[in-house]
Amino acid sequence: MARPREFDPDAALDRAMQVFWAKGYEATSLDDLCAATGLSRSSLYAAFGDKHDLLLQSIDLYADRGAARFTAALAIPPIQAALRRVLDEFIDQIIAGPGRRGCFIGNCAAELARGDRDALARVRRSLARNEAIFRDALAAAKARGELPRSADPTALARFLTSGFQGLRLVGKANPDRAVLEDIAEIMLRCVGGD
Amino acid sequence: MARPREFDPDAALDRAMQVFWAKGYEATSLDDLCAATGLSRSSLYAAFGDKHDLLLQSIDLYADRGAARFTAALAIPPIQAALRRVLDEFIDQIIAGPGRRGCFIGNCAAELARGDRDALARVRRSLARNEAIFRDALAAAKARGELPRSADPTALARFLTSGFQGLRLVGKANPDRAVLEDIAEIMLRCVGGD
DNA sequence: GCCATTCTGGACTGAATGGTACATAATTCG
DNA sequence: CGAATTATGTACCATTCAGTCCAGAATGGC
Repeated sequence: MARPREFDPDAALDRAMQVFWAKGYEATSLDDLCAATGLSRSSLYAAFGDKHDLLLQSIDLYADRGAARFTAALAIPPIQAALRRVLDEFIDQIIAGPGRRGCFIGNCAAELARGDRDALARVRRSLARNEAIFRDALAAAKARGELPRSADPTALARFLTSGFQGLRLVGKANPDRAVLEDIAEIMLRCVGGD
Repeated sequence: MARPREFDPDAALDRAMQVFWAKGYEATSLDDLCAATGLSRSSLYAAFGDKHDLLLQSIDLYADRGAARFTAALAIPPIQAALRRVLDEFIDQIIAGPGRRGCFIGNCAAELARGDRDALARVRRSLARNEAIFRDALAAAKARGELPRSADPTALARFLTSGFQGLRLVGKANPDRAVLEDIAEIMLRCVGGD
């Protein structure tokens, strides 16, 4: 070994991810990434590969964090209250959070799903993982008697995965609390009722 | 007047819109637009203004078409059957349609909502218009007794607007009919029940 | 202290970008 | 027919882009 790194790769990846999240892949330039991370091109390339590699790692970072947050939030029963907490948290984030970023996974799905096979695979994996987290939590809740016997955890998990994406996309375009709470309210009723 | 246009502006705008829809704004180059429309740069600029102007006109075209389709499809009661028809149509389009384009409005919301005020305004207007179409159709259905007295057409319309965006976004990333039908099924149940 | 190795900054490159200029072609009106 | 006007195609421009290169700096091993 010789000269050691002068920066923290985890922190740098986090910064890079924030830029991709806020601006999108195409609209993010290498200069943006250098400025956000404080690194030079050389260091960026040596540590993370090219721009596309950096994107893939950013997606993974975001997906891992999101999955961990979902898992933790849904671990505390009852499921209805847990879901409401998660929905409220997202709504607060949309209203008060730093400007209109939406869901990074959703953004990538919208921007890249067509041509970028690698990014698409990560996006799908993240959505599938979230769906699985929902499904497990719903199945556990059903076993505890919190859901009707007719409830289908798989279908409900798919519905929630889609519903959250819709909520965050609509919220990105129109961050209006009343609108988002209407949506969340009906989503919750869907899960519990029937 | 002097030399007349050699092309049909409506057809050219339609072609341009398809490119923006498929590739996104940033990833679409002027050469792409010229190739798709068959026009030279001069003609494009003379007829539509610059790239950004062309985007705005593309959004309007897409939004108008979508609103007309929604209006027509929801005009035939009962509302449940009408919504199912629309959902099935979208699902068929996602599964069989030309490659993973998603909803152009949703794509624009994801890609541009942050920095592009003009595009954002069009996106919001389109979402609001669709919401109004849903609301009117739901209110009419409620008046016909097809929905419970407790049904809130405004909230349901917002839910559907968001739900459709979620469905199409998830479908873009993962065009799996079983998944999409699970989602659609629960959306429908939400509107009818409770 | 010195060499090998790794990291860092900035200059550089070739390609692609959005947009413009201009010469030419086609049409209408007098 | 001829002048005025509009449309078209192409060459062109400055800028920006992702990615490379290299000289120099900083460290560890000996």
